[in-house]
Amino acid sequence: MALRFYNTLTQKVEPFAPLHDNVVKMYTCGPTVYNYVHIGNLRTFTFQDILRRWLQARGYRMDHVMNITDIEDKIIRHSLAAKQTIYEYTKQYTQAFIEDTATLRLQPPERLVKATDCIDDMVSAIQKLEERGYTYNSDGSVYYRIAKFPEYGKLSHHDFSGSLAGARVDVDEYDKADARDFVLWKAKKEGEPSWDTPIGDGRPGWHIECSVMAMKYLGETLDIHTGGIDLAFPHHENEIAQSEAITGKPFARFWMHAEHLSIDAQKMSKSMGNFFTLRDLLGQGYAPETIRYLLASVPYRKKLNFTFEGLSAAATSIDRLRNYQLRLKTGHFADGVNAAIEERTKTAVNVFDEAMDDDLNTAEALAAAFEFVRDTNTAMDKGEFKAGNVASALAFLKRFDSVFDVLEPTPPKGGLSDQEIDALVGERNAAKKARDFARADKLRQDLAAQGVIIEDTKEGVRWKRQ
RNA sequence: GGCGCGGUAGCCAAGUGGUAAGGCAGAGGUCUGCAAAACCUCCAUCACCGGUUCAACUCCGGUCCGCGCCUCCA
Repeated sequence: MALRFYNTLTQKVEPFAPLHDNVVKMYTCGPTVYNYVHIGNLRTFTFQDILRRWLQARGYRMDHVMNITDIEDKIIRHSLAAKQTIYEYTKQYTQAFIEDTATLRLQPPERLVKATDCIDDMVSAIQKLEERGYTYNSDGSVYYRIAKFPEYGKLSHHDFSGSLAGARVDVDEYDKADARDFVLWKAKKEGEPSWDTPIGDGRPGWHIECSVMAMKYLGETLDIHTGGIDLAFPHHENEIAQSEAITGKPFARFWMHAEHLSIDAQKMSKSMGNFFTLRDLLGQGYAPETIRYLLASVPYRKKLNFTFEGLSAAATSIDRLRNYQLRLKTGHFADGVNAAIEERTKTAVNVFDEAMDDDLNTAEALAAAFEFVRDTNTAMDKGEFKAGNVASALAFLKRFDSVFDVLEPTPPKGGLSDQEIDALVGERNAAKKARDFARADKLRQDLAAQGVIIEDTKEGVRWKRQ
């Protein structure tokens, strides 16, 4: 079956192909840069990375835009508290975001765009909405009038046909005509950053930036719009209301939402304080690949309950795959090709591909990989695996890792070079040959202390970094 | 209350109308100078109650439980 994704809009799994040529126009709601991102945020960004990588594996090119929200209430509050300009304040967390995502091996989007670089575009978008009668003014702010957009709720499947929804919303607090209405442009407040524009002195609301940045760079209809499940309402609903009111065209064809990561079965969030940042976990000694594996191994539409037990399981799983890769690369196999193994390799690749095609079923894709590993390890033990089988097995691992990207260890800072390790391993081999096991074990222990593991196998001596 | 997701072995988790993938952990073996690595064996009847069916974990109805959104939030 062909590539297919679950679409929040239709609540169905649908075949996917981009609208234009071979390029996927994708927009992702990026971070609000007032703090370090936590692993819940990174779960969603990891999903987007897996999505990107699989689309590319399937032969598509990406045109992916991610926004950086660098003007917003919390940013203003925090920067004032830190006695920094918002520019200084957001710059450090934007940089941290770029670093953290790189550490997790997330491919950068083709364009990473700051909201404050698109103020003019937002202003003209709001003017278009004004011209079309979708807005009203109140105390210098501009609001979107939801009553003008009958399709409101079509993404999150809320039914607003009855009385006003949202019993807990205090309408009076906002000077809004309808509890659902949201602000497009906020009137200037003393001491806060603002832009003097034709629609008033003020700053943009949150929702407008995504509509504007998406359409500015990707056109009026996106192939895919992604974000965390919590953004479906109201943020994405509002994006649809804004964008489609301006263009009259569908804003996004596929809406894909990542489920939340929880901790102790509770939602992890900045406001509740029960969160880990990537930096926290790295500080505790976990490798980036381990965290990446854990985040990627649970299919994106399934809640992921974060535990340290899960993290160590992830680390062990990666080891297993790396050991296998090492065996392929360093082992000595008899000449020839085992046709049956070639056939099974082909099958494994097909199962892997089919799992990924099926709405990114990473759990099943991993199962395909592990099943293949066990099968061919057994064949190696029996001597049935031939030198001519190595290439296609490595090719499968390469395909696997083009998506999961966990096989290459993050290089340690400092430490021994490969050459130095080879020399020490050579010394140990000599000692072993001379049956000087005390010296051989000493050398092995010394290397172990530096994070290098030596293994004596049927197929020869090999080493790896921990 | 409305909308949505889920309840499969100790933990994570796939899956399908025909008698339950995979990973981790655990037990026992094989191999081995030792240590690893690897392999083999063992370890669940799928929340509960009805119904449909030759056959349901998988379909239908109901019940219970957990979580999320409905307000800023990945």
